Amino acid sequence: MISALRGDPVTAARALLGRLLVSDVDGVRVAVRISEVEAYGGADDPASHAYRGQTDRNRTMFGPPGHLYVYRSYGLHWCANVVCGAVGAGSAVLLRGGTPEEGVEAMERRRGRQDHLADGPGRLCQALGITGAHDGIDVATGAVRIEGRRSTQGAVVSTPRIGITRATNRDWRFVSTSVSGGR
DNA sequence: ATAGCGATGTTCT
DNA sequence: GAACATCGCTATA
Repeated sequence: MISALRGDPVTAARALLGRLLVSDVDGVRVAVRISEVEAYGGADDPASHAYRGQTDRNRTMFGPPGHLYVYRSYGLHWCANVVCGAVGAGSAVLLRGGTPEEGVEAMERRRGRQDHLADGPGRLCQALGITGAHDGIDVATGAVRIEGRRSTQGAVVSTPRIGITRATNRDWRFVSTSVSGGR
């Protein structure tokens, strides 16, 4: 497992930026380079799903690091996180965007269009075929994996997190500028 | 380029 | 009942 995933969510988020996110769903291999992430804490972070403690939805967040936490957003979209920190911490990194590297045709088919394939948490999950069925899987060995090393080229910008109303003062969104796919 | 809005399930007050 | 870690379409500029 990526050792930084045992650490705090900001460290884990920066460690995931620039890595290859691969899905093997329905017999198709699809890969994107992670270009945008957000860090979420546990009981210390009012914007986190884990802030109010464990529920049926977020129980994966409280499990071991390196597993995928998938939830439904606004009743329509799937969003995926990589759990980090110690068991019980409830912290995770939201995967918000990536640039297509492999399986572009499969992504276009799943998305039903040829632009905006994986720039946004819901779009990324749709492009990779990630659904609630993948909640809890191990990102080292499962159908959705992080592969290889981080490509460290380019600068990283941090900004407030998107679409939240609490703890908006924390610059816990990280975007790599050299690669497109952020915003 | 930006603004408004509908869709829709789970969680929270 | 309201809010929500979103998205895509439509309208106006």
